[in-house]
Amino acid sequence: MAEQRALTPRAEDFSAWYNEVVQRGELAGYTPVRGCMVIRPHGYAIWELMQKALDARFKETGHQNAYFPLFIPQSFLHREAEHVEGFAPETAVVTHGGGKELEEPLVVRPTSEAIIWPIMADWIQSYRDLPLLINQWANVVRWEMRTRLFLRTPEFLWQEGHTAHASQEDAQRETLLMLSVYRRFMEEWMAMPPLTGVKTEWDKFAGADRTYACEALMQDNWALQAGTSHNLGQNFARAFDVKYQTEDGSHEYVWSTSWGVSTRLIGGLVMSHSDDLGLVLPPKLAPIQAVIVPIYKSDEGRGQVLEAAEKLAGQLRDVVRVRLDDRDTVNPGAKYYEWEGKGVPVRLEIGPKDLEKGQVMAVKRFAPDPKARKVPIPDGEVRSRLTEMLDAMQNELLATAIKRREDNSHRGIDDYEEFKEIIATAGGFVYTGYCGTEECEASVKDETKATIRLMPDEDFRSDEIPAKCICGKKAEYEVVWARAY
RNA sequence: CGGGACGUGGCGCAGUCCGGUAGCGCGCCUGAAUGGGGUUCAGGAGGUCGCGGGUUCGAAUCCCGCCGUCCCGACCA
Repeated sequence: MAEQRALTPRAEDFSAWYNEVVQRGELAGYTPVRGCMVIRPHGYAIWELMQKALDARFKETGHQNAYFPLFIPQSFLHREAEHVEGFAPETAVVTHGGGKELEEPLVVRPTSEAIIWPIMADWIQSYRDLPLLINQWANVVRWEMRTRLFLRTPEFLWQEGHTAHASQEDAQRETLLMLSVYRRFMEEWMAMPPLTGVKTEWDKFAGADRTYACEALMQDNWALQAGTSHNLGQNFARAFDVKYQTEDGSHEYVWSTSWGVSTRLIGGLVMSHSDDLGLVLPPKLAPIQAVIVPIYKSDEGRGQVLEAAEKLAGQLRDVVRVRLDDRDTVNPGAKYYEWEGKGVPVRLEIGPKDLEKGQVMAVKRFAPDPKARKVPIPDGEVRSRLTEMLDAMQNELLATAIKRREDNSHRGIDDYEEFKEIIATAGGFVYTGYCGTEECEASVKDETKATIRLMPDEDFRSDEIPAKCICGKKAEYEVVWARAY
């Protein structure tokens, strides 16, 4: 493992810093397959914690998991016009199997609507079968030119919810419900507070009536689309003939939704909290929440310290995910760097001095006041104090991230020169009035690289919206601009 | 697909201009001392120099062809 001593600082080169944090944290790495990454055990453990939390919420809201095929007959993808137009350019296609050319090429799923709906159509006969609430955990493939670990790779892991409803209203309610599930997960578990809102007509999911999204602001003031929830209307029901019989005996197309988050969230997590020492993880998503580092000077001291460290680990094991680093081949300082690089929220140092005083030294990976990172905890209080510490850190990370988002949000902008200045220098979320035309966004994007991320939901909308768009025309509604990943 | 660069132990690189039989740092292995912020010393293992062809007594180095990767531009969870 070639690890430079110090990471490239964020301020110097954010992209280089990101790559180094991911690799030093042993989250992921490159593989012999162009653009494809390996998610290493530590990174995968984070994904498993994410899955567990999200899956629980999906179940609580009435969804069931299922698994659909990886391969989609090419003709299926073509049934929904906008869908195929949106995804065809980035699909991988299997043309041969068993040494022979296939009669019909198989598309490796870029998303599963085109295989799920023909199948679920058979499950739905009557209004009594609705709503049908299905989720799938799977991998998908979207061919990419330019790749980044977690943020954009040809293959990634995600979940995709697919639901069918008897009415437009039910589908809309579902779309918004799952958007709020995502928002809460990002806030409460990831400490990554997103904006929520609606995508423009031309930026929505291929085949959707409306696309809602969570957009989070990274430390470099670029936006990351972190989750989407789509109201698909009856578009897929028509394309795949998904009908149900109503109470009065007529046949109607179902109303459907789909929604997903991916391993991209891990990239967002990294770019939200990590620092120039490496990864910072919110305690709820940290595979190891506390690491115990024993410190000893000689063989005699060693036995005593290790015994105390093991006892400590035993006391903590049922309340936190704890790891005792008793390697004898690495000295304490090196262990500090290693576990900091992996984002472990709390380090517990235990050495001769601590044994004498009947305490352990606890060091938080992150604190709003850097001077308050290190605190001694008396032996009897470690269990309670440590859990308090982890809770506090979770909250502090969220508060810090919210403050950063708000400090970097610019509202009420209606002057294009000012807009350009903000995008070119400060960055962040820029709220403006908007005329509503695609041409306007295209020309702004051309000139500034900024795009409309969404039309903000009520929770984020400004009290006063400028009367005119940055192009000078009358504003129809408010939008949020940013440079985006 | 257009523009630029690169391919040499696990990782990062030097050597290529000017041919002479491969080197450095990190990591890895062994041993000893060390141990409260990346410890030191000693010893050691590890390379078809991207692939194929050519020139030459001799090629990592020169020539031709191919493959691959990375960076910059049009698309993107």
